[in-house]
Amino acid sequence: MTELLKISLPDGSVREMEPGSTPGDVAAAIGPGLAKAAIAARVDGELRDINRPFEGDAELALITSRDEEDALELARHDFAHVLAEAVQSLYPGTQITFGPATDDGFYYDVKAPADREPFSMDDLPDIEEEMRRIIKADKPLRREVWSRQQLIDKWEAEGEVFKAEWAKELPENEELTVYWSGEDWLDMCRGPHLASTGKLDPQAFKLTRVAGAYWRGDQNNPQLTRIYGTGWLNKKQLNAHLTRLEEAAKRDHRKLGREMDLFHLQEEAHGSVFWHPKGYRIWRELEAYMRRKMDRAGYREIKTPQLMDVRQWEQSGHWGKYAENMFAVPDMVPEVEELGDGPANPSVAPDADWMAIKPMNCPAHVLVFKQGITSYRDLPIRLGEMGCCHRNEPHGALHGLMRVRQFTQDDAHIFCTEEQVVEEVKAFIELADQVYRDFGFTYDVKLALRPEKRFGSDEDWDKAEQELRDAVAVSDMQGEGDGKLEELPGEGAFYAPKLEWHLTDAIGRTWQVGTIQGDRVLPDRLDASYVGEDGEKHRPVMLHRAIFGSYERFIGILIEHFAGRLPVWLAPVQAVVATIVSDADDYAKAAVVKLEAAGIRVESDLRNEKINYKVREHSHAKVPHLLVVGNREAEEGTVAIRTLGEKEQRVMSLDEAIALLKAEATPPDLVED
RNA sequence: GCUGCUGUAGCUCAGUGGUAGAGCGCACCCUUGGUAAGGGUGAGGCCGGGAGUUCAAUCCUCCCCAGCAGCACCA
Repeated sequence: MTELLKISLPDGSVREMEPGSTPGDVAAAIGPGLAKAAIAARVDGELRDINRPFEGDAELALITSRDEEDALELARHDFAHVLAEAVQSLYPGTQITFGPATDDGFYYDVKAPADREPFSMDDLPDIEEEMRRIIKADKPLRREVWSRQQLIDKWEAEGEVFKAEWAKELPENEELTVYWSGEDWLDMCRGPHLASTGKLDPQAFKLTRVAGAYWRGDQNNPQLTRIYGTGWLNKKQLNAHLTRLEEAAKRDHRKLGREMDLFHLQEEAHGSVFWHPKGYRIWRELEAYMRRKMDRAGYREIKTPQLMDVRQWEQSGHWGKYAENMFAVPDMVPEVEELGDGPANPSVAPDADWMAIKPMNCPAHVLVFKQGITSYRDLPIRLGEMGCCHRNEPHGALHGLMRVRQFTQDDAHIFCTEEQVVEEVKAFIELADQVYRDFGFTYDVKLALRPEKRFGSDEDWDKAEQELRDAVAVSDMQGEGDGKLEELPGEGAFYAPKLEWHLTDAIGRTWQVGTIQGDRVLPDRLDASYVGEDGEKHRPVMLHRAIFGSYERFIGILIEHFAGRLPVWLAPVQAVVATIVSDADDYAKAAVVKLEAAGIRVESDLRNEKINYKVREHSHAKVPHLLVVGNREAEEGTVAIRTLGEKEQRVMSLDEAIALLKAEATPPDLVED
């Protein structure tokens, strides 16, 4: 008589199963509904096939499509296999390599047969069709343990040089597995997989594009074709994803920035923004808002140099570590060789002194702190700066306003005693909460912990990390997401752990913007100190912090979050007075004068165009309120207000309209309850 | 920085080995029209930069630059 296996379930119950039974058998024993719904299993924490037998007593959690994260991962991995099978079935002689799941789908790297062009977009419809055929055939996906030699022989026999190369590098002793799809195709794979191809929804995936990729990511290796797809659990999810992509494309800040005449970029200054009057208006409103917030929170604003001698950057540690991202400038007049009308050839003497444009503000803030002698009575000292920084980012990383080479941070550094850290971080957490809520964002806070390469002692890191945890615990946050503090091991800066604010925008994307970091390294390197109660010198803790992150990026996020329809207080043009007939011109002009006097950013549109045309144009320009005036309004002293996004107009007196606009144009921090 | 793709009028894009076209926008004329495109006429381009092949290059080849997508990166 064999001994039964003890399988414990998440609810604490234990089931006794025959040896050789599988998670699927457990599901069936619990009930037919679950047997049908279970698609995979977590056995002792490891995600496994539903039909893989237990190897002993185990803790079991059954996975259904409700466990979305696991289910998606499995489905995408399966889609990748089906993709590879489909390609080989359609184009015999194609070699397969690897095919993992991605954030929204899957890809597979393949090499087309020698007698064929690499695969292109044109091949995708055929491949999709073949994939649907394989899914509909509901081929069982069966796990089998093979020896390494067996794998090598199989791949070599089939001319799969990439797979064979990989198999040869697999460890000798580990259990190596293949997955059969039906009886006629298999791939080397660690698994797990769904029970059969039919578990996939044939309407829940779409092949999206092809790209070149090198074998094992090395450009000295042969080039493969990577076929990308997006994959989901059902058609509804797929459609939602495709709609989200379309919606995101419509909101693209680069497109809206051009259409709304906010800014432009051009190659002569790539990575730096040319702000147009309307775009800079948004900037100025944000800046004024942030100044009010910081003034009230006890910060004092400073302005520090763009250029500092490289020796200063050597001392701070940046020149050694991050020089490749910094712009350096010779501290001399370059020799210029005149070449007629042609280009001048500047040259720099070999003994030139070098200066660097600041990539961050912190060292300069320490230098301000260090002027004179600071008493513990003066702490905390909060130094803020709208700090314009330059970083020479990898060119492939540049992206509209989101990743630029010149940007301005809403930066500040708080110098305080160790005892004051938690209190200061708490105050910052609450300040950030107010700000993000004013813009209608929810957010998650994450804690990035010490990286492998770091400065400072482990004791200091223990302290710094715990301070941030403690501050979060005692803070009052209302705009937050699920309220859990996620910790990210290894993601901190080399000098400090950081709290990061990840905003969620109107269509569910997340953006990292704000941060606060508890730094004990830089004050030490730059020898910052204060005189304590004991009359001795002490090191202050330096808190680096920002809420918008950078104005460029934050404006980019706002444009996409609001799809260009900025709240009235931020809108570059808050209202346009548009005439229906030229007889109303004088009335319109008078209305504009009154609106301007009330502080409204208003323009007039007296052009000889039909009102339909004007409505359309100003709607496209995302002007929040259109004040339409014709003979009737001019006689009655009224305006017909058409608000962006609404079909109906409202007629009211000009004075009422001004009061309404004034109220809406008030920044959220100035609204009196 | 890596891979692929792209670069033609202010914008969105056609097109061709013999120096170019549309729609929108812009200017002017007609039209004074009541809530998302009224009509007409016209101006506007070193076809990203450089080199090569060619009788001839916006088009073919090579190099560079920038943009886009992905990757890597983001102190």
